[in-house]
Amino acid sequence: MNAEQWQPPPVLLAVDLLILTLRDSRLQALLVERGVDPFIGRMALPGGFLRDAGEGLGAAAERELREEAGLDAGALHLEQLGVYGEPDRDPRGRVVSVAYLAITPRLPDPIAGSDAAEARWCSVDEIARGDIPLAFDHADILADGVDRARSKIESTALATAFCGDEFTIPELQQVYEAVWGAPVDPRNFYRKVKAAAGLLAPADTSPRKPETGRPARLYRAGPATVIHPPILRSVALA
Amino acid sequence: MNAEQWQPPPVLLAVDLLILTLRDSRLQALLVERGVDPFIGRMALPGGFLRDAGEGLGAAAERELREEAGLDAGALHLEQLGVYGEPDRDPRGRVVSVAYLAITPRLPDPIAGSDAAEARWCSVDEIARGDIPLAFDHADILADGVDRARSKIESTALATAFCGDEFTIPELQQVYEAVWGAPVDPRNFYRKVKAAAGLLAPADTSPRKPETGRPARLYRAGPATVIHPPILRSVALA
DNA sequence: GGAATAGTGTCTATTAGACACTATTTG
DNA sequence: CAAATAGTGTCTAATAGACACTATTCC
Repeated sequence: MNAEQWQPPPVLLAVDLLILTLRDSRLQALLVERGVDPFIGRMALPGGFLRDAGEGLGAAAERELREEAGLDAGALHLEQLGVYGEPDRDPRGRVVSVAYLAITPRLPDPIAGSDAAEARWCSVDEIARGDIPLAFDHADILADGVDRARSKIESTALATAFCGDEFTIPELQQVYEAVWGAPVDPRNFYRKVKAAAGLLAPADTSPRKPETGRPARLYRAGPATVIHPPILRSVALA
Repeated sequence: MNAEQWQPPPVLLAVDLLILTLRDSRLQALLVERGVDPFIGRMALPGGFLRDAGEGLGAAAERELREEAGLDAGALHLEQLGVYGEPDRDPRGRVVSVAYLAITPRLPDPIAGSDAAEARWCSVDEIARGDIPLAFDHADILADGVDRARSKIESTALATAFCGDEFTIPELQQVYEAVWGAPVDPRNFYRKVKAAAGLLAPADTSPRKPETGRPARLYRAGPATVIHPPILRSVALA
């Protein structure tokens, strides 16, 4: 700010994606195996550098989502999580990463159109436990993103982003149980979701037939983004 | 990701600060008048470019806090708000800004050691109303930051960051009223803050004497960062 | 005592959690 | 019918908001 000809240092900007979904009733994240040098062979969040100086951050996130996971950004929830830019996080030099959180419904197993050497879904608990070490500071990003999801489903319609277009109340309950990692009473859950104004809208399709038991009514996401009253966890946060 | 010699485009990284405080029982933000070319003469959030490639983002925020506002980062609350990096936000080229939210207690009026041409406190409501146009996308940053503060004081001890080292319950109530922009019943507020475990700790100093009325007991911030049960706004969000 | 602000108690409508019960499907 | 899952109702303890009251200071 003082020298006449001083120029700010340029940095490289990356975008990393924490893509969460529900599989086998567990919260899982998409990881790719790194095929190039820093942390080669390690699992990491999908992501990459900004393509060119004219690309917007959100646009870059959508592009990576398409390239690395074969997912269409228009169909899923995508929000910025934060910036991770400590000077020593990348051995190649000064790389600042903008992390995005994406939520997607259950998908067919093979990830189509994937750029990366190998992409697979991993349980968030296993990663948090340290069973699957991640490259860079991606474990921090994952922890922050899971925290964000855990708290946002209390007061927003975020949980519906884990479900398909049409879903049942027990399915939605599974989302809450998987994200919170705690059981939920179905009777009280019922009352709460129906009390939350604008969370649910009736679907026009007729219920799917299960193998056994009474078929559940189908709903679709309602118009609300924030819900009131909120659906609070019974147990206090750890 | 395909061409052998492709290099990611470098970008310039800026750090912008939304510094909030309470003055005249109103929520106010520190603004500086821009002395250089893009948006010259307009009010903007204090901030600047990363000094060198080895400077951490948090460190840059602390440095700007010191240089532009004369504030010591150790003494106040500082958290990352988000990244603002649309390609067209700065006419000079590709500048990505990391926004930080800082909360500080009431300060003596003249901002010491300020780098900027002119720094002054402005009411957040006036800015939001558009009475004071801001440079770049700083109005967005301000709106996001105020939203963040409004919701975080419900479930964290953030409100105490607006108070001095020792404060009274009525002072803390003023913080809630100013941040929410809505009156709060003092009797119920009392009950709530005292029920919130770890929010308050008794101060050892004796109460200050007001000009009139009974002196209020002094407290200091307790050990809790998240508070339970939360102190919720009565009225629903707009 | 009167004015002003701090702090406590109480009453009531609402809510959250626990859990019994009824409903609808398949076999 | 039994088994399985969906959905409703009810009881009770805790809570939130409204507001009356008591306490402590200065004049």
